[in-house]
Amino acid sequence: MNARRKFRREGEERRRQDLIDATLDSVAEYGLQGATLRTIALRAGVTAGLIRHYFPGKEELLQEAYTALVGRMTEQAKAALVMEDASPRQRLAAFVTANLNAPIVDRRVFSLWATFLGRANADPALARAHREGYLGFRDEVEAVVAEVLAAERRKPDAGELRRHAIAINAIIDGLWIEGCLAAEMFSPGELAAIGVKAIEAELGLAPEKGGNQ
Amino acid sequence: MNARRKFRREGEERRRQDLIDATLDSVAEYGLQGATLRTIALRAGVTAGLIRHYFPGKEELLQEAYTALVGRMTEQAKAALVMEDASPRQRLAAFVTANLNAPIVDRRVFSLWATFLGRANADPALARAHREGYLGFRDEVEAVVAEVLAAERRKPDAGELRRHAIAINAIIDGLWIEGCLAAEMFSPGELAAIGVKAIEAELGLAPEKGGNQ
DNA sequence: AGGCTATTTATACACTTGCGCAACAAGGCC
DNA sequence: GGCCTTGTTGCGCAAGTGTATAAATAGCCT
Repeated sequence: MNARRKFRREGEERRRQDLIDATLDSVAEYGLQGATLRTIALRAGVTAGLIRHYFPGKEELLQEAYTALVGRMTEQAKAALVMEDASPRQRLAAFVTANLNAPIVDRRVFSLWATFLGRANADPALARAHREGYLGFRDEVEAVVAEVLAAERRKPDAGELRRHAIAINAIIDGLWIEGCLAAEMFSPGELAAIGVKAIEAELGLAPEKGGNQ
Repeated sequence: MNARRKFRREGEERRRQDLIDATLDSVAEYGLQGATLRTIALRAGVTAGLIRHYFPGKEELLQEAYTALVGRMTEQAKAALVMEDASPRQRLAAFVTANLNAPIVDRRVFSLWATFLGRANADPALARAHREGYLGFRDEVEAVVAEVLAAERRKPDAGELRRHAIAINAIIDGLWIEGCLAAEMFSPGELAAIGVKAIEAELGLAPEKGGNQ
């Protein structure tokens, strides 16, 4: 009677990606507790047993999912930096603006970020994954700041540069959180405008006169 | 043979507090998944069944625990504001400094904050608890900023005041996160110094000349 | 001292969880 | 077309979960 369920064989890489995506969806929607193997499998359109065919256990699946998440986030963030024919200051502003708008400002992404980070205390592997992503981000910020200041003919020493990067990183992170948690409290582009202004104040840049370009 | 375990009767308020503390400890250490009734009870020095005597269910226990956490955090933060015989600017600096040092900068507190916030997406009660705490904090910031600017004989309109408060809030939050996640990367007092400087730049305050007081 | 009652323990239960394993069938290969 | 590999299913299991409830006892009242 009970006909066995029909199925398709997918390529290995495709299946793994689907499972990772289903994991992130489940964690975002139900939290780590609700992200059971059965929930994840259901969302991926397979049965729970299959997961063990691709991952040694649930732990490893979660870790790979978090790594993938961090990778996508930093990738998107850095993408805003590749602008040709733009002044350092414009590139910095574009970087900040990109980080303070969709798709980086997003409830789901924030939920994932917070959920995984909450476990970073107990799980060294998660902590390391975060640390690497964070340092990469801050290095990126520091590099752009150095260019901006150089264009202004200012010669900050290493400590000053580091402190600027820390402060700017904090401004972006803090505004990102506010935007993710309460998007409806801000008009479109408002967060980015606040961020750019705050960062230019931090760097002591004179306000832009008139329109850009 | 199996002697029944000895126990002491505690006052109701005391027991509830102990259970809430044990819950926060468990969540911080093992995450929401690992914070089972048995784990919590063990840490509180009672048996699991007792929890149901004080809370309708696990859900309510977690919610009360989160409310207690947020309450303590904002309480500590605001405590730094009650300084008599201090200029608005000194009070603002003290506020920032208090928020960027122990005990507010603390891995455990951050872990709890992130863990609960990760579930705010799915749990409206948690989301509301956070929203209220956040808005209270920002109002506090806005009030101090207004005083500081008034002392400088500046008359910001409501929108400008709001944007300053948003930016300053972001700076504090962002630096708080950096400090919690990587305390060993900063020398003592460094985060607070960076924060105060960044905020004074945001408000366009001239740097302090010479030593304070 | 002795009982009363609410706090606390202990045990049971239905359910879910991650994992192991054998059967099955999809799709490439000869 | 038939076979063989292996991706995939389906089911079972032991451990652990939150909840329910009965039995015990600590500590106050008289």
